[in-house]
Amino acid sequence: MTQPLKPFVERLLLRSELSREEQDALLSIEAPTVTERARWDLVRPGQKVNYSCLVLEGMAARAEGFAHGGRHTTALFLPGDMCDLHSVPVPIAGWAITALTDVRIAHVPHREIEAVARRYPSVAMALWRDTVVDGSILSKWVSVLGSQPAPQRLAHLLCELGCRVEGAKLGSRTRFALPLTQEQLAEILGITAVHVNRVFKRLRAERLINDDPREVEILDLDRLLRLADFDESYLLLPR
Amino acid sequence: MTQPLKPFVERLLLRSELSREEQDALLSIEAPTVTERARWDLVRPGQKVNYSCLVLEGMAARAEGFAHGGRHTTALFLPGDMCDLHSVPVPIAGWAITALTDVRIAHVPHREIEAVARRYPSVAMALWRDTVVDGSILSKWVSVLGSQPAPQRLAHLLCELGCRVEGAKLGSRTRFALPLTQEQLAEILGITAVHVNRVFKRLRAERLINDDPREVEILDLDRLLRLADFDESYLLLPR
DNA sequence: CGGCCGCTTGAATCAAGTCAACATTTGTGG
DNA sequence: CCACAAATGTTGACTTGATTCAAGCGGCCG
Repeated sequence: MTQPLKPFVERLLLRSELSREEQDALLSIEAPTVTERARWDLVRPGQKVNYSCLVLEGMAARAEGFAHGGRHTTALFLPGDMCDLHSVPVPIAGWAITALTDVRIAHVPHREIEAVARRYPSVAMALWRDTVVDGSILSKWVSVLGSQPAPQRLAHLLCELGCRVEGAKLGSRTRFALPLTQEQLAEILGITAVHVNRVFKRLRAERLINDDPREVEILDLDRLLRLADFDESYLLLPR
Repeated sequence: MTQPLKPFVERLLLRSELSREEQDALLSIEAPTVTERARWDLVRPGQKVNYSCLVLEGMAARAEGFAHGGRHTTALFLPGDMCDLHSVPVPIAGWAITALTDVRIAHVPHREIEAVARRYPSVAMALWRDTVVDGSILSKWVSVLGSQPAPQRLAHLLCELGCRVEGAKLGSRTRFALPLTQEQLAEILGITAVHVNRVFKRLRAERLINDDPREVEILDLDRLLRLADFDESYLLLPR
């Protein structure tokens, strides 16, 4: 009775209503857990997968690769996030899933997820809705990367992470762990690591944030929200 | 017996198997059609919607707005594309849906889509899969906007549109209508209209493309694919 | 026919990238 | 617990891709 899907069901319940029976159907799924070191690829692009990766501890990312070796991160996953629910309807990975820190991951079999979704239409809707939230975040990232300069990009990312961390009850919106290197942040923000450094320096100088090595403190949330033009509604978190 | 959902069902069948009965259930949905002029917002951000917009003719876009008036386009929709299937599980629009050209649109009631999805689990999977494809394109756009300079961005967009146009049987991969202004392309590519112009000029000078006003001809697809580092697998079109 | 919208081009400016050096932290084996 | 190596963070000087501003062109529509 370990219920490895517990954190995921709680994540779903933030945005979907599920009956006790529907929750239990998900919770009864067995999923082996593994631990991996930072930088390890949990899934490689092109790989045929028959399970989805649920983050239990640590931080993971979705990364698109380029022929000439570069990478770009297109999603961040916190504990409770299912990295690649996408692979249930589309079981060939189109991207890499990478451990950004040391992680503990549950491998949840597609067969079981799909069986529960087919049996309980509301579960199917909840999973679909979860995919929509992922798409909503991606759409926002497209607009921010496409139209905003570096300080706004970082500010937006910090606002988003604050909200998501708080929504997942992993910390406060104004103070949370950010265990990423500037190199990793650069791959998210679409700028160089050197520039990440300079932008952090600016936000610090303007007394918007403090960044102790692996933790961020937002000193003036209002101004940071305004700088980022941040409106959290796209995260679909309950009020 | 008009079957407004016909083009959408054909789009679904590119990536999902549906029984005759399942197809008929979708095809029997009635949907009023409307026509709108270019630049009209079919859906405004924050709007509560109880229908999804299916493009029948013309081209539409998803656009994220900024407080200071700017916009960024985060998706393009061709005839047969359902613009905001997202709104079935999440009925508050988080973005605008805009007509890029004059369009004919079917308003498909959520209630009916959801009823069919609840009755037929394979339809639910097909709709979910369609949302995954949208997310897959978004993820690709994030990586291209985040990491690639302007010529590569344009090249990638042209390759993607070629594939999608061909997949939808609306034209050929190397020659298709592109009825967008440079201003509209600028909002997609995350560069200024002036720069769009210069980049087109460069691709023309390198004999990669011809762009008659509202049509593109790809002269050297191989080189364009290589320039864009384009791999069509993310579109999940059948081989 | 005239006005407007979209396209085109040039010159000046600016944000971010590149390259390079150095400082600091982390991690590891002796 | 120290010593060293490797990884990460910091800063400066220079270059470059893209923006901005401005002007002129061309075709389409009322």
